[in-house]
Amino acid sequence: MVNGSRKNSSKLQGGSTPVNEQNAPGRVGDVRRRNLSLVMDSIARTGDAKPSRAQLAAGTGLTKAAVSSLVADLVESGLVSEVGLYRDGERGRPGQGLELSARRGVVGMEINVDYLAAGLVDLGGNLRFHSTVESRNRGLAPEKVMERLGGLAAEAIAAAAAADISILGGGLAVPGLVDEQRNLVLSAPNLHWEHEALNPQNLLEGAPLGVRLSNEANSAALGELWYGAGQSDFLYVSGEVGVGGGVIIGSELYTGPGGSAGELGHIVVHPDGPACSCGGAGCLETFAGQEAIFEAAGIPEGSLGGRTELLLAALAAREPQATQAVHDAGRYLGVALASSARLMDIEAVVLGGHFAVLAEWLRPALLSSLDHYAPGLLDPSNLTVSNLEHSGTLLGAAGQVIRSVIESPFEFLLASKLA
Amino acid sequence: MVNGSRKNSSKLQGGSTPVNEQNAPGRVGDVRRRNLSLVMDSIARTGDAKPSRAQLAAGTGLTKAAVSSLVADLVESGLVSEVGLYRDGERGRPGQGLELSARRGVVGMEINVDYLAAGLVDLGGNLRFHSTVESRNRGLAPEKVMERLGGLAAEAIAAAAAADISILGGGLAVPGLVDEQRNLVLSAPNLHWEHEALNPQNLLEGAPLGVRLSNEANSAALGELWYGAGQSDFLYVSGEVGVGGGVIIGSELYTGPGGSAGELGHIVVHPDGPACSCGGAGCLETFAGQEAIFEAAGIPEGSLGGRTELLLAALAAREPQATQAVHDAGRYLGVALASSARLMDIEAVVLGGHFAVLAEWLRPALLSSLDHYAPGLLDPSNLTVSNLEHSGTLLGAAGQVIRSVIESPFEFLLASKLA
DNA sequence: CCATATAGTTCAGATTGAAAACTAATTGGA
DNA sequence: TCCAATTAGTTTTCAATCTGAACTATATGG
Repeated sequence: MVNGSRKNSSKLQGGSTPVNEQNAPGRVGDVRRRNLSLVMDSIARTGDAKPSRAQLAAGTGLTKAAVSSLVADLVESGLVSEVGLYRDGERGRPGQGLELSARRGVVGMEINVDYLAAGLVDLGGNLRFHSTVESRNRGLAPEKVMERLGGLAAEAIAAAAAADISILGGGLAVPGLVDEQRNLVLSAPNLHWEHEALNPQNLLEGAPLGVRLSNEANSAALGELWYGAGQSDFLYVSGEVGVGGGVIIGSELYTGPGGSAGELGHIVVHPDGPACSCGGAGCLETFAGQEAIFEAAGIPEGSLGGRTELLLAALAAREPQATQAVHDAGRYLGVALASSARLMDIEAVVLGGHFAVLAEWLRPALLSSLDHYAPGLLDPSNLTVSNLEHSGTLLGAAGQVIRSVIESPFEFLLASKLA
Repeated sequence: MVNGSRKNSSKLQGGSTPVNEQNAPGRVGDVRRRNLSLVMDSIARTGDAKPSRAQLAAGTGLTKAAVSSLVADLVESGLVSEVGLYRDGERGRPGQGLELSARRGVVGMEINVDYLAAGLVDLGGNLRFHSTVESRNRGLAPEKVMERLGGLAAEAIAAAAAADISILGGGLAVPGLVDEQRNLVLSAPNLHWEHEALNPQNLLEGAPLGVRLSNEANSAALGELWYGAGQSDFLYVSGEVGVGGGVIIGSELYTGPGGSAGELGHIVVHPDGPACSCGGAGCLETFAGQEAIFEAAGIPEGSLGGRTELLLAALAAREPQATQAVHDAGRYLGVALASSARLMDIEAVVLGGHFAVLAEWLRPALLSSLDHYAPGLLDPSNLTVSNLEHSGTLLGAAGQVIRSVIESPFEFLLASKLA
C-alpha cells in the first residue's frame, strides 16, 4: 500500500504557521487565505518598488477585482499601507503604491556568549533601531541574562513608540538547541545552559504574536536568506565559539525531524581525531573551532588585547604558526563542506562569524581542500562571506515572525478583528 | 526586504506534480483538486481496510456530502472502485468499501549492473507480476539494454492484459544520476554511461502517464518508505556496486537543488584516504564499496562461485581477513552515518543491497563506530535492514507514478475526460 | 478639451464545500 | 412479522470566493 504523506511542515520551517494544515480538508475559504498570503508575499518580494494593485494582479495572475478585494482587507488590518501615487511616466491613471506597513514592527533579540543585542525591524525588513552591549553570559543564570536583555528590549520598545510603530511580536536567538513551542533552551553548551526555561514572552508584553525562540545559526542563515547574501539553497556556516550551521533548502530552513539539523561542527573530519566535547571524536569543531584555532596558533586564553585581534595581527605579520593554524582549519572545514555538499547537494556556502573575520586567510586553504576532496562540486564564486555581521542573526530572528505574518495574514486579520 | 518563497517542489519530490504550483493564485477549483487528492490519499493510507464514504468523511474532516461527490468523480474515472458492502457488525446500513482500483496498474522497471527487472504494481500497491533476468550491462550500449528490457516490459504488459489491468504508466530506475524531464542518464559510472539519451517511453506505448526515469537508490528509498521498513524520516543506504543513498524527509524524497543529494558514497571518511573514482579522496566508497571489501578480504575478481558467496562463506568460517575487511567497512560506514546524522538530523537508517546481505557481520562494527563518533545520536533499533530485496527498487520506481496520481487525481480526471 | 490609456470598482455567474433535511438499508427487539 | 433505532449516503439550500465583463476614475498628449 502506498502510504506516503504530504510534506510535514515541522521539517522545513521558513516561517511559522503554514498556510494549510498538514492533512486538513480544503475549504472554500482556504482560497482567500492563500491569496492573501500571495499578495503579501508579492508586495514583500517587490520591495522598494511599491507595486500598485494592477501590478500585483499582473504578477500574481489574479484578476484586478480579486487583488482589490484582498488589498482592501490587508490595508484595513494595517499590515499593508498605501504610499502615494505611482507614476510610470506613461499615460493613464497612476496607481497607488503599496508596501508592507512601516508602522508595524518586530523586535529581534540575540543572546550570545559575550554580548546581547536587540533591534527593531519593520514589516518591510528595515532595521529601524539597533543596540548591542557586551555581556559575559557564559555560566550566568538565564534569569540574570534575561533581565539584562529586558533593558535592551525596553530601548527597542521606546524606539518603536517614538517612531509610532506598533510592535507585533519578537524573535530571540540563542546559541543552542531550543524547543520553540515550550520556550526552552534544551542545550547551549557554550553558555553552560542545559534545559533552561526562558520566559521570553515577558520581554514584550502585549505583543499579539508573542516572542519566538530560535537557534542562533539558524536565525543567521535565515537573515542571510532574507536580507543578505543567501540564495534559495545554501549552507550557512556559523563560526562563533562553537561551529554551527544553518541549512536553507528551497528558501526554507531545514531543521530535520528532531530540530537539530545543520550541526556542521560535529561532522567527523578525521576518524583518528581527538575526543570532542559532544562525546564523539574527530569532529570539525576540534580542528576549526575558535578555541582550537587560537590554541594551534599559540595564542593563550586571557591574552591582553583580545585573542581575535592578536590572531589577526599574527596573520597580517605572516607568522608561520598562526598561518598554519588557519590553514589547517580551512582544510578541515573543506572536508566537512565536501561531505555536506555530497550528501545534501549543496551548491552554495555562506561563511559567518569567526570564519567571516578570518575569510581572507581561510579561503585559499578551504578552496584547495574542496578541490582535493570534491573537485568541481562547489564553484568558488558560490563560497561567499556574510556581510551582515552581527545584525544577521537579529534580522533573522525578527524575520521569522515577519515571515509568519506574510505566510498567514488571514490568521492575523482574524485576531486583530476579534481584538 | 523579506523575499523568502513558498517551498519549491523541485527540492523535495515525493511524487511528481504537486497539487499546487509554486506561486500560482488560489482559485475556487483548487479546493476540489486538493480534496480529490485528500480522499485518494486517505483511501491509499487506509489500505486493506477498504474505507466507506462515511469513514472517509470522518477521517478527512470533510462532510459526507462532499466525500460522496468526490468519490463519485474518482469512481467514474476508474481510479477508485467499490468493493462490495462493508459491515462493522454494528447496526445500520452497511457502507460501500472503497479501494484504489486493482484494475489500474503501473509497470516498474530496473536496470542494474548485472540484472534487469520489470514488475506490475496495481494502484493499491500490490505487486501483481515480477520478472528478473541476469544481464551484464556494464559497458553495454543503452539501446541494447533497452531492447532487452523491452522484452521484460512486454511480459508485464501481457500479464496486465491477462488480469484485465489497464496500464497507466511506468517507472524506470537506473544506477546513476538522471534528468527526469529529458529522459537522460547524465552519469552512471558503474554502467559506463555518460550523458546517454534513453527512450523509456517506447517501452510502454500508449500509457497515458508515460515512463518516469529515476535513480536506483532514490527509488529504493521510496520503495522502503511506501512498501517496506521506512518511517517518515530516514536515510536509505544502497550498497550496490557503488555506495549510494536516498534521503527521506517528512515522507518525501530529498533530491537537493541539483537532484544529486544522498551521495553517501562520496562523503570523506578519512582526510588522508586514497583517491576515488569521483576525483576526490578519502571517500566512503574507497573503504566500503563492494570492490574495496572484496579486495580487502582477499577475494580476487572473477573468482569461481561468485565473490559475494565466497565472502559470505569466509565470514561464516570466521576467516580473519574477511572478518577484518567487513569490520573496517562497518567502521567507515559508521563515520559517514555519524556525519550524516549530525548534518541532517537523521534518526533512522535502512541498509539495502550489499549491506543488507552483510548486515549480520557488518552491524556490530557499524554500531560501535556510531557509538564512538556520535554517541546516543542514533538508536540501534533505528538501524534496520531492508526486507524488500531487489523488488524495493521496482516498487519505488512504480510507486512514484502511483504517488503522482494520488497527489494529482484532478489532472488525471481531466486527461481521461478529454480522451 | 477630447481621444486614449491605465487604475481600480462593481456586479452577475460559476464552482464548491457546509449544514441540514432527507432517503436507503440494516439490526434487534416487541 | 414489523417497527424503532441506527448508520450510510444523497439532495437541497446557502455562503464564500474567484473570474470576466462592464463600468467609473484619473492621468497624458495633441
